Amino acid sequence: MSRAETMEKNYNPLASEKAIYETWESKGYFHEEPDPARKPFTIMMPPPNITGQLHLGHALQGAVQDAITRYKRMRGFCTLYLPGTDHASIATEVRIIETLAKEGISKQELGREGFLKRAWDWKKQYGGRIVEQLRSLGVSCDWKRERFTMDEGNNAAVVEVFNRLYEKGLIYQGHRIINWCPVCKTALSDAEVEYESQDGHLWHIRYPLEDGSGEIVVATTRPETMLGDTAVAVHPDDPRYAAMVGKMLILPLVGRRIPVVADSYVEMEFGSGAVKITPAHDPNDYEVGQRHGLEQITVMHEDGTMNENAGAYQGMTAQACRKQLVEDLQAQGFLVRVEDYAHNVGTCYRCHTTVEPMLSKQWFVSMQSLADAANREVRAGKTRFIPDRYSRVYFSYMDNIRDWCISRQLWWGHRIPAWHCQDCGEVTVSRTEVTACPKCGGAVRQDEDVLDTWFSSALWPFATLGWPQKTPDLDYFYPTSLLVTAYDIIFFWVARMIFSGVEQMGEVPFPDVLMTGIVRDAQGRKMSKSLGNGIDPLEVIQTYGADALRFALTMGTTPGNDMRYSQEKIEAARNFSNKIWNASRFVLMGLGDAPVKSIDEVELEPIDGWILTRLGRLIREVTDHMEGYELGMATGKVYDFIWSTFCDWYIEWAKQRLYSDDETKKEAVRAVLVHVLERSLILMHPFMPFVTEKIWDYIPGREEGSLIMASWPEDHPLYHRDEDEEAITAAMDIIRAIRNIRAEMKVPQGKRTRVLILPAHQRAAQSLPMNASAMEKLAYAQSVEFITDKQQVPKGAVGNVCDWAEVFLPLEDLVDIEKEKARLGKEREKLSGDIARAEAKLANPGFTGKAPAAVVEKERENLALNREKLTRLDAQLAALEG
RNA sequence: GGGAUUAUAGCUCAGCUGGUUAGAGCGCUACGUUGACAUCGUAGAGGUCGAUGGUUCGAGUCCAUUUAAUCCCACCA
Repeated sequence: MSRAETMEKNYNPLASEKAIYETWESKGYFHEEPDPARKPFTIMMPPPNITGQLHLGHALQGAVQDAITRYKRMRGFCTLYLPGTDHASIATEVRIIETLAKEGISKQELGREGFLKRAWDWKKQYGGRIVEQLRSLGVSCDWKRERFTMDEGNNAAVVEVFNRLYEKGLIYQGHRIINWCPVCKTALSDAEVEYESQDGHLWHIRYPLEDGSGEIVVATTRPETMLGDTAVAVHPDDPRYAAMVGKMLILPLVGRRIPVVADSYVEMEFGSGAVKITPAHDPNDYEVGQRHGLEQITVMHEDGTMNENAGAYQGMTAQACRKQLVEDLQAQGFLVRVEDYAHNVGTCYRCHTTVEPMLSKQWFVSMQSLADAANREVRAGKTRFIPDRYSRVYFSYMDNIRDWCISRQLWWGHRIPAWHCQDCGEVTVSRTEVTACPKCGGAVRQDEDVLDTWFSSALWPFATLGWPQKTPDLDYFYPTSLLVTAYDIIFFWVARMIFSGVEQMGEVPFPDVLMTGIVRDAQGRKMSKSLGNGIDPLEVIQTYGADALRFALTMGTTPGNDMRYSQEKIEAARNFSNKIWNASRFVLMGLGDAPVKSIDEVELEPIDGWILTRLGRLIREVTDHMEGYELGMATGKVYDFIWSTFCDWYIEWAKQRLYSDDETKKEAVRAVLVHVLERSLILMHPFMPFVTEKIWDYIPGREEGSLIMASWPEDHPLYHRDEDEEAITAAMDIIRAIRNIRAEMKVPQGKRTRVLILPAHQRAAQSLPMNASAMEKLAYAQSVEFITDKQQVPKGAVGNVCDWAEVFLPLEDLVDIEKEKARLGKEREKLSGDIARAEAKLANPGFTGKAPAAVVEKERENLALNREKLTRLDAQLAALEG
């Protein structure tokens, strides 16, 4: 019994995947050392957060990255697919605080040290979990080089970059309006604020002039900020207020004297045309305040409660303050009216609390020069976005870049390498621990804040290779070859990696950025916890296998476009993996004991030439698509070849020879079957690594090697020699013939009938009879007989014509003659329509003169064929009449 | 306000640099236990490619306008 006999009837992914993955890994196939003899191919895995579990987005990206990595590996590149995880500063800290809250502990109670201990425990637990989940996907990444954004090497890189930027004056501390999350109690960068439309109100408030000569009505969506007002601004050209500019107003409830200033920032058309100015709590007001030298009065604490500057409202939350303040305004007659107003409110991207713009001292990266340098490289084509439209997203961000607020009032993250002198206030930024103030020798303490989590992510492409050390890895694998990531992360990550790479390494970190879309549910909705429509990739893998999941996520997709995940897709993918399995099982079970010969050593038949030609074409197409990262096209082509060409036609055809007693024929067909199967498996391997590897193991002579390390097939001239052309054409004639006969069989397939064939020309008369038995089988005929004269056709036989012959089926009483006539008539109508269209086209001098010769020639040939066909069809119709 | 994407068979989507009767999967109809597979096979019905206008010998495929949906950015208090 051959080993193939032991293959189960249906492929069972669960039983194989884990063991296959362990074999790959233990044999070291995922690991490469720098090899000067070969070209490197490097992909850095976007490190998943240690807060999460694997979701379909990871699965999609893993499938894409791994498919490309496996392809490149088989093409002979020295591949590195480097995995890792991200500490995800704020996201993780939020989650840990939540967990602590359940235990009734606060972050402060635990203290910094205790908190960090909890965080590292968390990292160990959840970081480990997501790594295991990635493994189950089958990604061939180099776990020996696995990294973490807060491991020793990355810490060193972060400190180095911070110091370098500081030394160049590109990192500074500034007192600025920043986005403050009152729940996370930290500053956020602009990119970390998400705007959402909220229904609110517009309060119109009366501000009287000090001299009693009148008043100005201002409108606000945040009345509580009026406690920090230090001016009212109007447009310089606004005639309504021209006389008031320079005068003083009395701030209601507070009694502070504030000036009326003129500033072109104000839109005359909006509201009353007058704006209250709160420099400490609004970015625009801050700008106005700067221009007019206004005082900045902060009225809120960092936790969102009102501070001592809020007078009577001190201690209240912002919401409570707003309510009380509006009541007071109302009572004292300052409130003119309230209207409903929908406006956009900034929220924290982690906890979705409304952020408060606040004046605060934070660390910033000065972006302009960094962005300029990066943009020069990208504009010069050093980095290409796929699809190209995403370069616009990149540029729209980078061309309007603002300084990056990098300090976070959190504990989990890279602590800012700056020390403050407690005596003289000197700030020392250093690569090493500072113990005393270098200026006055006073005691120092390290800055309490940590860095934006994206600060370290930005260094990922080179920090993971050992930078700032000059390592062989860095030298060989940098710049990386490709970045695969989702389009929603361009600002956070892609742009920052690019400018960091350009600044620190002197070149862009990757030439290509392949954007993936978002995986949505079957209804096209985003998957989210609140909707409960998330799909757990692990459950899918448990049920259908990782191959099916990966295939479902790549088949028929386009780079950068969103896709929907559905039950139907995963089932179709699973069915396909089973199809491959069974096709292979069939091929392998039919091999016998003799060693399989190479296709060069056997006698090929026309149909062999046909399948080998198709295979050659497939290899070229798939290779092209892989090179262009068109994975959806590549999978589609392989799918179609394996199922519709190889299985449906070649294997069915092969059975004739396989079951014959002719050993020469048997060894020929076995050679071709194995040849095509092996190459199909290789082409499929990047997308369905497990099932293909599993099958590979059953192929005689392949037991020792692993498919993952096989060479990508080259197209071979043998597959399309000129002398094969005739044979291939003949094979295609036969296929067309069989299709015709099948279509003709309107009767139940069980009732077999004779098939009479009258070849239309010499070529057909020669090639067709050779394959009579295959035709008989494939056309479900009782027999296939060749005739030389129409006289031999029995009366009442129905017929059909195709390019190469006329086919007659003596069905007599089995078919309704009238229906048959109608069908042929319909066919005739269509045919004459085609002929008329072609004639008109060829009569058009514009077409014959301007179109490429090949196109015109093809049109002519077709017309000739169709005319001939029409003649024969007419004859058949006439016969039916008689 | 700016920018982008999508609109192709009942559903989900392909269709690259324009070239004959526009493809696939699922679903649907009819038939089929043919010595790999019912997670299967055979045949079939079903779109003229959102709308309008243009470029071209020729457009789903390029241009303009337009309609609808979605997304991103900015943000006027």
